[in-house]
Amino acid sequence: MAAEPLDKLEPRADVDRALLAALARDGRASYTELATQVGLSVSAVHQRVRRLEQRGVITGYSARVEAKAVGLPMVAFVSITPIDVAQPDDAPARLAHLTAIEACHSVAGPDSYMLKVRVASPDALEGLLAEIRAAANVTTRTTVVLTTFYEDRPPV
Amino acid sequence: MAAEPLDKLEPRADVDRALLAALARDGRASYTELATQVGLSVSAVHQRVRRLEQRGVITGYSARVEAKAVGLPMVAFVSITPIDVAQPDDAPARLAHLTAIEACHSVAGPDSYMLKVRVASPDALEGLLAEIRAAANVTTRTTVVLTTFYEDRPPV
DNA sequence: ACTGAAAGACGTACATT
DNA sequence: AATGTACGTCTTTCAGT
Repeated sequence: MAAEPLDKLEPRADVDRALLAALARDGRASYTELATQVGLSVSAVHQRVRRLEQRGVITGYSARVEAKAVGLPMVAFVSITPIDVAQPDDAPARLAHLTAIEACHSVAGPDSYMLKVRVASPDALEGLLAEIRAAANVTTRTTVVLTTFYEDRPPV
Repeated sequence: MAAEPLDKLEPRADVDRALLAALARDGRASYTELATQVGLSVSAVHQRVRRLEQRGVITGYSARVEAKAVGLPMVAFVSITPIDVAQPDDAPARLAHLTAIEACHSVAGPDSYMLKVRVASPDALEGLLAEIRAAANVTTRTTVVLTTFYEDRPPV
């Protein structure tokens, strides 16, 4: 599904933005609650949320899980660069099975990709870096996170 | 709330992990669905999820919003370093009002903080960088994201 | 597009084991 | 801790505006 800018397609984008903001804050908010917040009927809200889902503006709902509480207190950013420029560069696919990798972006600049990883300990990070280098034939440059002040603030 | 490792506190952490994984995938899953998946009664599942929430393992629920669809197709990582070492270093608080900043971490290495930002355009990025430098009295080093292969994969 | 109403599904609390 | 029941609320659909 296309997922084009709200402003282009929706005549009353303000209501949709309010719904998105409310659902970003509380993904389990009831339609009754949402209806009260935006001043529409439950049916109207339900219809708009369904449309946001179908258009791919809302791609799903998630529980926010505290990583520390599941034994993954350590975060790092890993910049990677292919060693052999001749080889096909399919690092994202080669790394996808490593569940410690939370995010994978290709980037402009001297490095090819930026990974965000979440591990249990420095030892686990060391092991993960070895796995990354082996799986993708890359060099790594790692920046360890000391404190996370905020993270995943919603885009609305 | 404390939020300590599951393994330490829960005798049947496997069930809780399954619940966390299910709720990370679908934060609106009904207790009936969850009960079927883990093979317990609705009441038992409800009780366990409530406990995960109260212990701070689940910190809330969110709609996943497609940033492109709300007019923010561009992502960048911004490393920042204070200009004046004598001044108090409260950059995270000074930057918190900039909603384009999705995440703010302090990091080890030559830079002090790593920000993840989400903007509408290169122009918007340029403006944001000026705001960041002015608000926090820092220099910036920006890495533009070209493609996001995956992002926000759940830690369970 | 929004409203209101009706039917069934779900969330929640409580008594029981 | 887990279960089953019971009640109130919510989701979902549909006819009407």
